[in-house]
Amino acid sequence: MDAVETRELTYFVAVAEELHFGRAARRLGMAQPPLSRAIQQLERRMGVVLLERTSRGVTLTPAGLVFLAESRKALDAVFAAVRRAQRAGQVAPRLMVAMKPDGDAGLLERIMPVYRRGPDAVEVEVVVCGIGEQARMLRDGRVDLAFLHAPHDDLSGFDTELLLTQDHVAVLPRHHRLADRSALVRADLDGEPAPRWPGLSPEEASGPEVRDCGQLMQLVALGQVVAVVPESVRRHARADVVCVPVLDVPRSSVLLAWPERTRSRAVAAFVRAGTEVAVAGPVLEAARLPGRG
Amino acid sequence: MDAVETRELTYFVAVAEELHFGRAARRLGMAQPPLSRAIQQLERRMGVVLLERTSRGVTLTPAGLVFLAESRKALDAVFAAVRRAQRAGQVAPRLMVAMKPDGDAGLLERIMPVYRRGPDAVEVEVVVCGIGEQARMLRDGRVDLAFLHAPHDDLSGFDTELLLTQDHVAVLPRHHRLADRSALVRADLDGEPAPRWPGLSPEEASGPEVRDCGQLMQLVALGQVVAVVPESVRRHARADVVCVPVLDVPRSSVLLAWPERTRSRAVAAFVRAGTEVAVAGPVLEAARLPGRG
DNA sequence: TGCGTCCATACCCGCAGAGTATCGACCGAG
DNA sequence: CTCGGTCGATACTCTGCGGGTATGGACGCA
Repeated sequence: MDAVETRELTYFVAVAEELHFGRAARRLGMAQPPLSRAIQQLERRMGVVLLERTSRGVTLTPAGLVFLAESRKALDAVFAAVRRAQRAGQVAPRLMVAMKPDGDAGLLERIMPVYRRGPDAVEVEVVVCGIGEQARMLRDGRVDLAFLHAPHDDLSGFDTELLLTQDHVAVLPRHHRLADRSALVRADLDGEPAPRWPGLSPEEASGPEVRDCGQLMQLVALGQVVAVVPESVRRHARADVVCVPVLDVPRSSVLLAWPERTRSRAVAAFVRAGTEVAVAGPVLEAARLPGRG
Repeated sequence: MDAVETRELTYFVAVAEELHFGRAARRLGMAQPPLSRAIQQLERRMGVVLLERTSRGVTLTPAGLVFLAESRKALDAVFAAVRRAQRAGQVAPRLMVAMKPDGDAGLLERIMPVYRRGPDAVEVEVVVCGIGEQARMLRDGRVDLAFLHAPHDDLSGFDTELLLTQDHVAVLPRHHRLADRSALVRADLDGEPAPRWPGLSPEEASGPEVRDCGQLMQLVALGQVVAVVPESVRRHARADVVCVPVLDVPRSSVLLAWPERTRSRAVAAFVRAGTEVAVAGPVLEAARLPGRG
């Protein structure tokens, strides 16, 4: 049983995601027959049936489901290998840091000067990516470091350092019926229009789509939406909105994450700067990292 | 920049490990010229110089060093994808568990009946592998679960559950000069012939090679060797050897490890059985998992 | 200077991967 | 029940790439 090629993994992932050979082939920029044959051959060599073909489409077998998840991981690892080597080969390697908009809770501007003072500092490039995209970028090697969020992000495969843990507040229009309460619980906000954050599963898709804090504040001020956000977002509050603590939302954490077994001095220095800022944090206290349960 | 194939990664790893195109080609079962071309092409497509060729051999550039480590990870991930899918496709999937000889500290025979009693139990196959091989087998998908050892093994990429933490004892011939001491420190054993464990870096290669506890006890009894081992090895002590605590050896832990994000009920059930046995352990106490620092 | 080592280049070949055309199974409409 | 539409599989062809052999060119050493 000789090796499976990444090309084959790519093919399989396409078919498994589309559940349709024709569409998958189109997505891959190839014709359908060679794709069918490639998958058949893959199954034959692996000795496992990955797909159940009916004449009306395709479904995944249990083994296929496992193979889909594992193939994605493997492809990420391959791309990561290439990207990391490419970046290591640059004459002036940069430290790439991923974060979603406002995902650093305002810490980055305090971390940067501390980091730059250190001896291992290199040029830092901040990649502001879509919500929930940070982990992916870390996994496939496009960035060295990311601001992630517990308990939202999947931290597996990463080493992490907790920067801060925070409570949540509701952002309300100044004249909202709840605006002068000193605290709320989630139930108080039942029926209020909640924003949809792109990338997040559209659980409570009652309101308009929101991409960053500025936009959010705008919409809140207009009475279009009411949002529950980490208290660090208070920094963006305008005069025409108010923030009221919400007591029964689990606290969330901001943490720095990087691939396990990383040996880069630049990454280590940045993390050190991050922790220095975190413990020195005047407003928000640091706490111990939650377990991985 | 289209995808890098696993074949290319295999080629590169071979060359990077051999630091010699000819030998690498022989190892890969191919001729040298196509290998040279393949690596050249890889470098051209990646836009990175991975190898420094002198007419007297090959050295790795910094980017090449990064790419070697990342390529190994990626290849492991690809093999893991195949193996896990193959095992998921079997009619009667087995739970594969890796351990080195005596690596379970005697826990396995107590875990098995507890596990089998549970509803999610499947057939268990124990793979007794070389020392230090367990983590590799877990990473490349040949096993679902492994007994690993802190602080010896690299736990990154795994979830773990601590089973027990133990002190160490010196195993001495019955009539050894130190045999009637109630405790020792490492310095007491300076100059004594220590066994070489295959797979471990041959740090103190003064003595003969030893593969398992039976062999060790034999050699100790013959006065060929003196060993410092975890106290669980006492189980194998014969009448003609004695075990004396060594006080200044850091305690070591036995833990169960499995790939992160595993969702297998069989794995979960085995881990649960493991922890039940661990907390019930009559002789050896459980302790909290040490940090990953 | 001549020889041995080692990687690169030149050139050739066969097969695997990709394309086109078509088949066969299934489903739903009428 | 038949016909058309939808899908995946099969048959056949061809081209490009991965791999082979022979050889060149750079370097170190005696």
